[in-house]
Amino acid sequence: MPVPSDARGVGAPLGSGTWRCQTPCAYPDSTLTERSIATRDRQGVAEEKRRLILDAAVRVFARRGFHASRVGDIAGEAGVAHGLLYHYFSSKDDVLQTVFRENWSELLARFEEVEASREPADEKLRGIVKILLRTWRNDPELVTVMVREVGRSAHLASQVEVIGQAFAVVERVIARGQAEGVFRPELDARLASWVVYGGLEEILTGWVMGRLPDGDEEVARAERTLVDVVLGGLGKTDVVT
Amino acid sequence: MPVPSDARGVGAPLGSGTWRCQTPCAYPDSTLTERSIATRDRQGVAEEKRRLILDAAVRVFARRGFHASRVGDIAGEAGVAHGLLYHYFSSKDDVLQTVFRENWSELLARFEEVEASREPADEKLRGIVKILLRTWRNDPELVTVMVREVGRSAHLASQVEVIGQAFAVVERVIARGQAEGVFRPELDARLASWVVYGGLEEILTGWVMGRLPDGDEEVARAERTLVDVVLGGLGKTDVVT
Amino acid sequence: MPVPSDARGVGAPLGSGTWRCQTPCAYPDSTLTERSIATRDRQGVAEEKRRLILDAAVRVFARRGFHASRVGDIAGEAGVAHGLLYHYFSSKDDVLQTVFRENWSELLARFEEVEASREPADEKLRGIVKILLRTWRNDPELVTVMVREVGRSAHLASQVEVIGQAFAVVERVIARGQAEGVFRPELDARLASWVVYGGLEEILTGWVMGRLPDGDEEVARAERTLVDVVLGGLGKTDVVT
Amino acid sequence: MPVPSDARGVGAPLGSGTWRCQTPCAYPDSTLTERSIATRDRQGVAEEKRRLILDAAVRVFARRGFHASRVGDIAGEAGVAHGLLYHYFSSKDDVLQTVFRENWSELLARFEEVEASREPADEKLRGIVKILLRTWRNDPELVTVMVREVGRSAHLASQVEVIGQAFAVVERVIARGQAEGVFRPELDARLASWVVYGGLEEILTGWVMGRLPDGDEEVARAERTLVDVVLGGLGKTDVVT
DNA sequence: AATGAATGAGACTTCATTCAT
DNA sequence: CATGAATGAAGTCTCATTCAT
Repeated sequence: MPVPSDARGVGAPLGSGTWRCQTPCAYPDSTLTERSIATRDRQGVAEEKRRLILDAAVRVFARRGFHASRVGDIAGEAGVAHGLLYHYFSSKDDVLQTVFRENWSELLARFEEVEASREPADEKLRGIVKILLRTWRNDPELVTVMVREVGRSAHLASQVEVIGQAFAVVERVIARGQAEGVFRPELDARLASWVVYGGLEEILTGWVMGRLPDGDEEVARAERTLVDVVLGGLGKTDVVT
Repeated sequence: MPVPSDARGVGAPLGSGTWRCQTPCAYPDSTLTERSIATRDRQGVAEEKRRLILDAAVRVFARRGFHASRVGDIAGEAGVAHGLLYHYFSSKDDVLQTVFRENWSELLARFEEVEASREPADEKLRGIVKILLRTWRNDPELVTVMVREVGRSAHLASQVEVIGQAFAVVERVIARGQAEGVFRPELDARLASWVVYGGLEEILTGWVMGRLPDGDEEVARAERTLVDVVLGGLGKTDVVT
Repeated sequence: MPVPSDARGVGAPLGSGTWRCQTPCAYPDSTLTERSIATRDRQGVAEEKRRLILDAAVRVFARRGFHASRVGDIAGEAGVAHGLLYHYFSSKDDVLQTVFRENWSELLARFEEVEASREPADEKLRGIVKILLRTWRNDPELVTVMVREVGRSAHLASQVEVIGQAFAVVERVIARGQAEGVFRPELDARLASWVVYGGLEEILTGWVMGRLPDGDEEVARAERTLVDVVLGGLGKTDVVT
Repeated sequence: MPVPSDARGVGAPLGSGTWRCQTPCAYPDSTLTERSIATRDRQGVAEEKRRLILDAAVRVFARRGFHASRVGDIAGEAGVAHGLLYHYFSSKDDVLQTVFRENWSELLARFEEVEASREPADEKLRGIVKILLRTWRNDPELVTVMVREVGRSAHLASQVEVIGQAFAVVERVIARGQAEGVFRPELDARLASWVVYGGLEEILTGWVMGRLPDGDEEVARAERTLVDVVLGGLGKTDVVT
């Protein structure tokens, strides 16, 4: 049985890549010509603080939802004064945006890796499902936010775009599978991709809300069930997993 | 081919039944001892106003989300002063609660009707899907709210209960289908029901967000696709729809 | 000796005219079809509250300057909750704007009255000086704000316009006086009008700042001195430059 | 025609004299016991930085007004970190204070030079007007701040004092002129001096605000007009009031 | 001397809710 | 029933100032 190419590991934690570090500096005009060790260190520390705040924000958003979370909560969770948050982010909204942008980008990259692999379509789909569900195990709060607050921010172009791209990967994988004769050709690939995503999101939400048990055992079973349902339905013949 | 029992019509609009009319306003001083015609009329008018506000709230919530909606928006949409809202509801939260309670109850009742019918399990599932998707055609804004705001309000016991019951119907239908040998027995019925619901919600959300086309044609296709995917996957043999 | 036409009285208090009452209503869509006595009364009361806040704002602005004044100070001075201020005005800025708009308009109207009269040019000038200086006696705090905060809000088109018009009246009066042979023709009318205004403002500022005594006697003397200097100059004989 | 004594030049730029150099920074721990060449240099550099910040502050204050200017703006304009500002000045207020103190002192000194000269009173007045108006040509932003922010800072004792002294010079010149029979004796010298100052300030403000053209030609004309009006009045003949 | 991250008081504004009319 | 003026808690964000490096 072929396994998905998993260079980085399907379940590798999000955020393990390099960070696209925006300088937090408030006065952009300042001309920094020399970059001493101290400067470097300070940048490193600053980047650490930035992450500290971002991580705290994820925890708080996961706990109370974006709207109900106060800037002060985030700062408190991060153990800094709330003013500092505005050193690194322009607004509370910007914090959420950043969480979305950075993490969905990462997820998308992994999806595209899977898509580009030489697996058969059904294995690709399985790979994508694995990535998302296992990410939950690594950082449930992050996934909570990514899943729960998608709706709220429909008006924000950039992140919708990246999520849209994530959907598009699944749609392409399905369409390709139909072309290859692995999937039933009469289905609408676009709609089918939404069904797949919906199943994923629902289970994640169930875990997030504590309405579904989320032990290791359950996560494994969920993966199996979801793939079985989805592939069993899409497969032209009885695809046995 | 058996059709689901559809006395009221699978797509009958929500709210067409009789209302479980709570006294709309517990006006503290008014001593309602006699129930003259006038009183009846007044109650009728009051009930009308209550609906007016509720409907307005649904439109506003659908447009801006619960949190971003102001009481004044709802009142403005209903064409009444915002103070009046507090005659009929105890708070903004109560308005949302009421929307959930009344409409999910209605949906649940229809689901249970389907469950109680003598259809085979797959037809029951199809019936449930139809009910939900077609409700979209009748009142997309209502469904928007019912779907989008479910996550946010996890802390509200009552509505979770009724929604949980809706999930439970699907789970029981699936489990029964397995017992009857119509569905694959090795699947986790609970998780499968979540996948079904997820697919439904995702497509509804796509329509709500305007990211999926939602003409009559598309709704029909969505119904077909969803059922095909779900049943095709669950069916022991190739269930052809 | 001719006296300026003084129908309303050169020193009549500002704000004695009718008010251009903006309805304070926050939800503009509400269709008010019937206008009962109660509604009328409420509007009257509302207008009164509006004035209450506006007057309080003038006092506070005069005392501390616009920038240093907090919305809470204004509300406190008016004896209302600070939230109410936003019922009647859209922002702190709007309050200042309104003070400017309403009162400079009033002053301008009086200036134009004087300009339109049949007095000789020097008497018109004297009339204008009287209006401004005597307004100080009636409402020193108002004049304080009108004079002191002009600079701060240079970027606000409307009020600059109305003040510009006030300057223009003086310029026209001077130019007319030159044409009539009453004033020296070699002077630049525009610049001369600025000198006149400057003298006025400086004395007002002196009073505002408590650096010039401002009793009735002094106001009268200031009026005389200013007019004497402007019309006759300091020089004992015709000093030719 | 006698010309005012103009040893330094009536229009010499402010700040061209020696600086009353307060120790720029009372760095607590640094024990400056020895005064080597290096120390001297360092002091020179420090003084340069001080000026850098001060000049930047003037530009920023002129552009946005004191209250709306942020410390970060000043530092940014000066090209230094905002923390450094607090090495040279104790607060934002102190910066403004310093601008006032140093420059009004300078102006005052020049005024007093003129006062001490042997010119007739009218020439003295003309000399003072020239100094102020021509300073505008040399450093409009500085004059902007000195003129515009005077009112705001009534509570700051020291600078009011120095400005008061500047007023006093004019008053004394006028009074002396009356005693010498050059000026009309019936005028109130105090008030007249305010009128003169007012005319000056208004024209300066007009230039600052861009509401009066401020080319070389216009500055010359303004000088003439102001002196003409003040000394000769608008009236063509001796208008007796 | 110089930096800029960090602080936190305090500003403006919003809006759910109450209540006199 | 109905209105909308009134309240005030609570939220986001700004910015002068401090301080470790």
